[in-house]
Amino acid sequence: MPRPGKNSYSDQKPPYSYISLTAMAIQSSSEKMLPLSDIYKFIMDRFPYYRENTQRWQNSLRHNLSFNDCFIKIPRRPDQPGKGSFWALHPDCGDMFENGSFLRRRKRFKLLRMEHSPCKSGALLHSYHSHHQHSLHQSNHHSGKMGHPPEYLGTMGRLSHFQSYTLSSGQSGGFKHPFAIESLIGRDYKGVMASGLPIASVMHHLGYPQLGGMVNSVWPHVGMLSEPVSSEYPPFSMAVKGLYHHHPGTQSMPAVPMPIKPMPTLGTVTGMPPGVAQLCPRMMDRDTTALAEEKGSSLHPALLQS
DNA sequence: TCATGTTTAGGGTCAG
DNA sequence: CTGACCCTAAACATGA
Repeated sequence: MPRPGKNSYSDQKPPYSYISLTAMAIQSSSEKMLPLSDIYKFIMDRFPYYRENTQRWQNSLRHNLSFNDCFIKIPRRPDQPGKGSFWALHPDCGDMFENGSFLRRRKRFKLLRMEHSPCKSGALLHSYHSHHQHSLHQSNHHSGKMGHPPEYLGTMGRLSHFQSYTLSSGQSGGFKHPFAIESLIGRDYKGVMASGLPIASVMHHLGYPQLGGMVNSVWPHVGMLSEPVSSEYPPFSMAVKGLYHHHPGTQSMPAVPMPIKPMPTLGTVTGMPPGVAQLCPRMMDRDTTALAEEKGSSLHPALLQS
């Protein structure tokens, strides 16, 4: 077994999922958002394993970006050249990797869509997103045709004007968030988050119209991520930079406040409207805090390069 | 054309 | 055993 600092982490597959790797990449950026190509680059720079079979893992990674609600797509401003959008982390998925653990998640971060359509229930939508991989393929519930989103997702894709987003921690029912934003802005942004706040901030920074007072809310997610992994891949941790922190001149990207890591204490999440914090999913049950403290919070060597 | 993005599909692992 | 999570492959659409 290779040891850290001695030609380790070379060609062995890192223990991180693509979601983790993507989250690392995004968090490592000063703006907390990256275009797809930069996510690729981050991963390849730090994990030699991923310098091979690029088509395979990049396809998987794209799949994860699209499929997982914890990633949100942020459109480029018209004056920003380049292909594709920026990808950021959903602000409410900060505890997806509780205590900074970038290993397997316990729960998937997902947003519930409460259908207004009388013929399609929110429960179905929940089922679709929770179980689509497991034979919930009552084909009459979706188009079944590749490349064409199911009807209930609306003609514009994942987010239609007729849907409200709710946070889900896996329980049935869900919570219709008062700040569901799509009805306010009528834009087709995937993952317009349940709170609506960060995307509003993003849009503000991107030069889109401000959405009332929502953009002024504060998301005090600041903390350290640390992860006890293995001797092979020691803890990855990263200081989460302050929010609303602009780094002029670094890149042509806008300053975007992307709260990443919530407080480790249950129920103290945040600056969210009352009631929302309680609905925030605790993504992991395992208490890794003690372990993390025990092992310290050194950076993953691969990530020290930046 | 290629990069990007979405969706479906199926198999594996792990925890409850 | 079941459900949640993860990985991979692939079809397809779209835009630069």
